[in-house]
Parts: sequence; C-alpha cells; structure tokens
Amino acid sequence: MHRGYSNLKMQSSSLICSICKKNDKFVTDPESEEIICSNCGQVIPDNIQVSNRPEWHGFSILQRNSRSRTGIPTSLARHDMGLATIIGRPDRDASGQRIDAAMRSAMERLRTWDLRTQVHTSTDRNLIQAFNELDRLKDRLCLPDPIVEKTAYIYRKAQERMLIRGRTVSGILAAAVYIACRESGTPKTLKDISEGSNVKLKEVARSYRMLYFELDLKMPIIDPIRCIAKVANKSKLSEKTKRQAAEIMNIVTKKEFSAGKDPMGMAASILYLASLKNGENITQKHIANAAGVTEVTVRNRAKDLKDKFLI
DNA sequence: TAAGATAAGAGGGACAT
DNA sequence: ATGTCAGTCTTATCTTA
Repeated sequence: MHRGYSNLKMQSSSLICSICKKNDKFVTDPESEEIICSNCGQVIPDNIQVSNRPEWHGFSILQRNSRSRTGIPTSLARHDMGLATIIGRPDRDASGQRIDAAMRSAMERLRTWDLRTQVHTSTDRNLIQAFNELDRLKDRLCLPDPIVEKTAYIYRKAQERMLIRGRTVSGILAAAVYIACRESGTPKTLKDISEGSNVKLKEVARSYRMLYFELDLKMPIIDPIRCIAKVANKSKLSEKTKRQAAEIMNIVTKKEFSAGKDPMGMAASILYLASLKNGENITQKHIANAAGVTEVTVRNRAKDLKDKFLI
C-alpha cells in the first residue's frame, strides 16, 4: 500500500513562520492569496522576517541527510493514524536469501488476512471513506495540514459519539472542516466549504450546528479584520485602503454596530467605502463578488455606515 | 453601465404555546 | 414539538444619473 506524501501545492519560500518558528513550508490560498503555514496553520503577515534555514545545522552532506527527517508522519487523518505495519511482498528473507515457493504462498495468505483484519470494523471502513474524501477536500479547498488534522480529530469524535449515523459522511466532514477553520482563525465561510465539497449549504450548516451542540464546542467568533484581509487580497485593493478599512472595522466593532450582521458583508462594504475615499475605482459588484455576498448587501451596509458614522 | 430603490421570499434565532 | 415574529440576506426587477 502506498502512502503518499501530501500533494498540496507546497511552496518553499524565503520565509519562516513567525508563529511556530519551525517551518518554511507554506500553502497559498488561491482565493485570498494568503500565505498559510503548513505546520501551525496560521496566516503569515505580509511583512515578515525572512530566513529559510532549517532549525538544525549539518556540517557535511552526510550529516545533512541524516538529520533531515523522512518517513510517513503519524496522522489522525488516516484510519489507523499511519501506524499500521503492513506485510509487504518480499521475495527474499531477512538475510537476503530467496524464499521458496511454499513460504511465499504462506506469506501471501498472511498478507491477505493482514489486510482484511486492518479494515475489519465498520468504524474503520467509515473512517477510510471519510479520510479519502478529506484528502480530496484538502486539495479542493487548499487546506493546510493542521486544519486537516483538526478536521480528522473532530470527525473521530463525531464517530465515537455515534453522530454520523443517519447523516452523510460528506456533510459531517464539511462541517468538521468548517469548525477546524473557525478554530484556527482561517476565514472560510460555510459557502466556501459548501462549494468546495459539493455539499449543499443547508446540509453543511445543519451538520455544523449539530456538531456544535453535540460536541459542546466553544467557537471563537470570526475576527472581522481577517475578513477584511481576505476580501482585500482577493479584490486586489491597495495596502492603504486595507489599513484604513481595518481601522474603520475596529471602530465599528467596538460600537457593536456589526452585531448580528454578516462579517463578510461588513468587510465588503467597509472596504468599498475606504476605497472610495482613496479614489480607487472599485465597483460594488467587484467587491461583493470577492466577499461572496450580493451587491444589495454591500449597498445596505454601506448606507447604514454612512448614516451612523457619517463616513 | 454603475448605483440606488423596492419587493418578495428563504432560513434561522428567540420566544411562547 | 410547533407556530409566530422581527430581523437579515438574497434574488429579481425597475429607475436614475
């Protein structure tokens, strides 16, 4: 059985993650163009110290090779957590001698049973199906590994509590991804996930609420500044506009004006107003598109903001 | 063509029955 | 469990500059 490495589009960059200080592998969110650390899942700020050195030193090629760690890491996102031993197809024994036909057929039988017992229980079969799907989801949504691990952890919990029965694997999985994103502060909307996973928005939302209650989750609220960053990057707005929008967002959030409003809608309209102030020609349509809300929402929010804050 | 206005409808939370 | 209500957002259509 081949267990491949992650097929996420890794980019080796000249950066090193400022949060976990360990990692120089990043994935880029194609939508928002945010750079995300593949180790800790944090979004990397644009202006950051550069250093692409590994955290260890190698004084010779030999040492270098011996110090780089290889092998399949253990992962919650494998039904056996990547720990299983698998009987291979050897035609030689441990000392390198060819093994005879009788032994080979015995090994073949053992191998068959070995494989059968590994995926024996319905739990295992369910997890295998789910994690295969998670693997595809990872590519579609460009999820960094820590989010994948979190998702797998949540899914396992749901499985343990027998919450999957009578519901679809994809629905629960999509909801788990959403929860994982929320927990790590990655601004992905239910809509993003619904579109990436071919699960209807309604079902993702329902599954999410179910998991939220059943697993007793405490969800951090979405940081509205993150939403600003996401929308601004996606719609290619200038840094200046972005900064001003963030300031406005801070004020608005403090006055609790944004309570109960869609944070993406707020972010979109604030960016719209900020870009007008800076003389950037940006249409409501463009910004609404980038935020995944309608023009009408942008208009209404913008109008409210103008009225209340006289911007 | 972009922006504003208006209306109908969906879906979910709060609350009462 | 079910119904109602206010508030939000979406979709669609029309008007205005």
